[in-house]
Amino acid sequence: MSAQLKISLPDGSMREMPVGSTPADVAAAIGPGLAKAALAARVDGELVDLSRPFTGDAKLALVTSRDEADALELARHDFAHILAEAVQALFPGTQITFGPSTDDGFYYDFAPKDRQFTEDDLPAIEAEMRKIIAADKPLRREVWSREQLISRWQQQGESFKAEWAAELPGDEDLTVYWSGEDWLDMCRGPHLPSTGKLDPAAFKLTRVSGAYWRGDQANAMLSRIYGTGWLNKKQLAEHLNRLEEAAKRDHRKLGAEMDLFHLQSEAHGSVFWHPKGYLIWRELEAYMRRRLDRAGYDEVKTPQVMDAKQWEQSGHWGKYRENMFVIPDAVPSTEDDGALVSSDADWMALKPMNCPAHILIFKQGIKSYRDLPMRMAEFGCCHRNEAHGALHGIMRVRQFTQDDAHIFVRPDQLVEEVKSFCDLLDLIYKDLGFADYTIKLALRPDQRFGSDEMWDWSEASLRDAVVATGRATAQFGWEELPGEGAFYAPKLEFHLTDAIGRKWQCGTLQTDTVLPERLDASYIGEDGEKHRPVMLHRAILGTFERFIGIMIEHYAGKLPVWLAPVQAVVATIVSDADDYARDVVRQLEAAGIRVEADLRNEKINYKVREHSLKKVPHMLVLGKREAEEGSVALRSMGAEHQKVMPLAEAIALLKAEATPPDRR
RNA sequence: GCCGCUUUAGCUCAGUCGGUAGAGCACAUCAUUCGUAAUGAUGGGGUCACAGGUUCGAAUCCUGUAAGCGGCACCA
Repeated sequence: MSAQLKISLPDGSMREMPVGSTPADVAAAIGPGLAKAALAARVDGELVDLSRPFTGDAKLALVTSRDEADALELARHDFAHILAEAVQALFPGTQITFGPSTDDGFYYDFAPKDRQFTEDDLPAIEAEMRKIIAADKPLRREVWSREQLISRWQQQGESFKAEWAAELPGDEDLTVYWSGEDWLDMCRGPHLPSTGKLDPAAFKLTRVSGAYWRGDQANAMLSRIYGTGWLNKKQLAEHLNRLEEAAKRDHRKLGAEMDLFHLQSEAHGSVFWHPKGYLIWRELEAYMRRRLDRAGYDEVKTPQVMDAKQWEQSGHWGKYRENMFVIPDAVPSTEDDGALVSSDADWMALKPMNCPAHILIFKQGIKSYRDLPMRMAEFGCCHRNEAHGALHGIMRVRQFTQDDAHIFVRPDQLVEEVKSFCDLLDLIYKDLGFADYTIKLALRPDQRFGSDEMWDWSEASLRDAVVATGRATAQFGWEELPGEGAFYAPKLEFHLTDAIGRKWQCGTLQTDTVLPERLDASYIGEDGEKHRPVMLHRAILGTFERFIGIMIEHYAGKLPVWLAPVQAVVATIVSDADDYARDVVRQLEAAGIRVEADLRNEKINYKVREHSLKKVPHMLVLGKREAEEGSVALRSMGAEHQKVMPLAEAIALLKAEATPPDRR
């Protein structure tokens, strides 16, 4: 008797199939169209190869290109394999290592034989990949033992693969995938049935870069090739177009076009804020100051430079010195030859963070448990000598100003304080137009200060607080990141996304018991004894530099009126309207609007174009008609048509829009 | 810091085989007074990132340095 398997399909129907049959057989049984379109299968929810025999009765859903998420994942994974195969065909002796799919494509890391790859190599590799796709090579799964794998990789001189295989579990089925009969990679799968299922016009190799083997700086530098991969040519074109559009929002480009700031090599990693850029900063800072005042913070200002001895005591000199700018505490020599500074000068350092200084303020006088929580805020300018390759526009710089604060709390106040911080951050992010942000909890790293009990407690407090605010959810991308915490404390991280999808940490909150201990901060408890406060390091914007950079990209330069450096331009059509225009400007200025006049002898088309490119939110266009009527033609960014209205009405409208959100 | 690439006028970029630089925009002057995304003419403007080297001769070839860009690692 031949046993039959019961295979149930998504439409509720059931098919009996002989033992040993595969999802591909089911597809063929249903119809030739489906057999051709099927890419893979979900069997009892698990994504598997079409050719993988059923192991028992099962629920089957065939995956076609209409199941876009699964299909893209499969395609990108296959593109990565084909990339590896192509590179080995063109550059014999290149070792393969690892190549996953990414959000928009794939990459593969290679150990090149004699030189790193460059972008000039990409066209030839792409062509070779297309050959492999055109050959429609079947992708066949085989189960191997670990020993088989290791010996195969060793034989082929694939030392990275061999190292990796040696660490795979010995008691599980390990799989390899053959591409045709001549190339294989070890891989968990699943894969498409054959390379010909890929659209040769749906991928593009985009760039090369270095990447460390296993992500560790101590390891070999591999050569990584990135590609973007899709299901068809149209999707690829749309993606490339999105990238092009996103590049137009780049804060570095808009910063120059809108005359907000510049960077130059003599002060690399430090921003030259121009008047218009600094207006955004001032408006943002004023807003933050009002919010913090209302939330019970006390603002302070602390020294930019402190003696190295102080940094030794805080632990930064030992743990953080490579990122610090040090300054000799000496009068430089004015002689032309010889050392500028004598070698026995004492050292001082620019502050890389504000926390020690805030503890020093806390320690002045005696603090009672009644004084806590104490929220000490500072818009603190810090310097960190970052790795040069890390610098990025104004998002990652060497001089930056944090909206920093340290909250000294009793242990019993911790969770409540973290909750109010999360609420304050949420309020501020929404005011600034960021309803979407993600929250991560970075847990204890391997190298750390403090006891396990302390870490258990701090991590649980942060987790509990976020859970209590209802934000430990998928909507907020809630995720715990093992090993990512600071050496002294676990961290809540609040991330925002830039124009091309890169994530940036902005807000942060860390619970620190180490620094109060090292710098001997204490308060007198109800019991009359000294106790250690817990210190919360926290920032909402993170830094003004990064946050303004993110805002520029988020709004594509079209900032909300209250933040726009120039809120309105008064532009004349004919010089006969000049006097009226000057009067309009005066009245707008009196109403507190940041306004500029454009009385140049230029056509109105020219003026409209220029101010539109500068992202000025409102233009008040004045010709003879308006001058006679005392009206204005208001042309607003994003609106299709101008609106003619009495001047008083326009002023009221602009005034309302120019009001910061906390004053509405 | 590591891998790859780039650096020419204020900006965006051309510049072939090595023979001492060119466009558009911007700027200045003049004309034009015009109704919602570029009016026309004329003119000024460059140690070709920096330092060496090869060569009769270097923007161009070679070496080094710096900064920038894309990643990696690190991080707000």
